[in-house]
Amino acid sequence: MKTKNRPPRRRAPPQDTEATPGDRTQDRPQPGSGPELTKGLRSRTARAQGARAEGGRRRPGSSGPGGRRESSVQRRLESNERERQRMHKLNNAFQALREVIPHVRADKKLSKIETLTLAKNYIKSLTATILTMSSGRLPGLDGPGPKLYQHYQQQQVAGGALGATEAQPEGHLQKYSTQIHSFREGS
DNA sequence: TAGGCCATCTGGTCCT
DNA sequence: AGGACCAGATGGCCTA
Repeated sequence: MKTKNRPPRRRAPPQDTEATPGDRTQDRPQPGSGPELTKGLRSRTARAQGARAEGGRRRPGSSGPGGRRESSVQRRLESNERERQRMHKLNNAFQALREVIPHVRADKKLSKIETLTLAKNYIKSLTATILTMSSGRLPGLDGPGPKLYQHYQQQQVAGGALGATEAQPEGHLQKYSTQIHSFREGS
């Protein structure tokens, strides 16, 4: 994996909604099915593809020769702004997550997929550690340890996530450790 | 230069 | 009805 410590980028200033710079819709295949199909019959993705195929990101002709109505453009811009804010919040959450996941190279910013993957395995390793410790200290019938452990094992089996390495609590820790190192190596 | 990652735009769908 | 959510498209930046 490559190192990426770039300053936050700002994309080109918001374009007007009617202009279509870089629009390659003409290169894309024509729709095989139109939007007239009922929504229950097509998957979300298929519907989106159909819509896109007929105009891609934008529909140049959708507003007639004079372009979209001003109110429509205004609504779109507001929607864009909300979406931007939503993504910013999502990125803030990613950043917060990065800050609580221990990893080897603190100077290297984890990508989103790395963050999620590491977090998942970190949680697993912590869970395994807790279970190991609690089952050791609470051998009695009334303690939460055994129940917790049983529940955990059921979850693992139900999720089909019980690989050879993960069958034992130490497996999670090992996997997490391996992953940290692979990220460090820049894979 | 190719490929990875990302921000943004966009239209469709879901939810309140 | 309006906002949130989602996923595809697009283009910019960066590194190997």
